[in-house]
Amino acid sequence: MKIASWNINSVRLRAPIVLDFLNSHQPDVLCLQETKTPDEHFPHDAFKGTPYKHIHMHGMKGYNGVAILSKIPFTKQDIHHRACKEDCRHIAVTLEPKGYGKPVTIHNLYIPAGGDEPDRALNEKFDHKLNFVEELTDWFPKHHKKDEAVIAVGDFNIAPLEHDVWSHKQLLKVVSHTPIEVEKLTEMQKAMNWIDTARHFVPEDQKLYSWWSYRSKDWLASNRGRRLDHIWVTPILKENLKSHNIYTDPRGWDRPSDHVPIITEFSF
DNA sequence: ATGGTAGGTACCCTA
Repeated sequence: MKIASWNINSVRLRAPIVLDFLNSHQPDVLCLQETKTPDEHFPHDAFKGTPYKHIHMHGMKGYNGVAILSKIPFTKQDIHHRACKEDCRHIAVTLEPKGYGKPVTIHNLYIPAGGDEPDRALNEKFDHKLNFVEELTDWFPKHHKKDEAVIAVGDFNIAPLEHDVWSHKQLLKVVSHTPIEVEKLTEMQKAMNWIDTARHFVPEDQKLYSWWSYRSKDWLASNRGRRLDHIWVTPILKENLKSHNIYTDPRGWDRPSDHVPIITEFSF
């Protein structure tokens, strides 16, 4: 089974490149963030005639929005509201992959970006971001047993490790890589003993990015990226991990998202 | 230290 995650920054505008990616890589499940559309305007037509018959989503006008497209039917689907808002940032599905024999629950998360000022007293958005992560730290252990097969994916908007950003030193005061955010994300990770599947395969001293700003003149040449997108699994799935890949090509396509898709592959 | 780009929406917000 292959699970993909991609912050698409408008699924209506970029449905054609989503389709290209699905055709090329054939993930069983694709989790999208920043779909930026109410459910009634989701571009269903683009995915007609594909194997992705099962779609769960929660969207709103203009901002945020998450969706899960799947070849495998869902046995359960949920919408979660976080940090006292109903802003379409967390959905989940449960499915039963062939060859595994147990249900697997997949959480699709779009953690708030957090604005520019990394001070929760001065910046409401930063406070909301930290509250959101704190709530997840508390919520996951209460709603899943430690031996359950659970996957958490999405745009976490935090690059936790030194080599998850182009310059650790220059980004210490930049939202996405500040010590307080890293601390909060690490607490969330410890609460379920989540395995960061990218770093399961790639040593921590190697640079890994999944996002490049729209504002840089030449994203590829300057390569000032950050690893904001993650696929985490509970320890029971560790023995089934087969690969993790970051697909940078779509960043160079016409009218790209500023994030690129990632895929974790399992042995079942 | 500053401002740079993109998308959705409605003349500005969020990233």
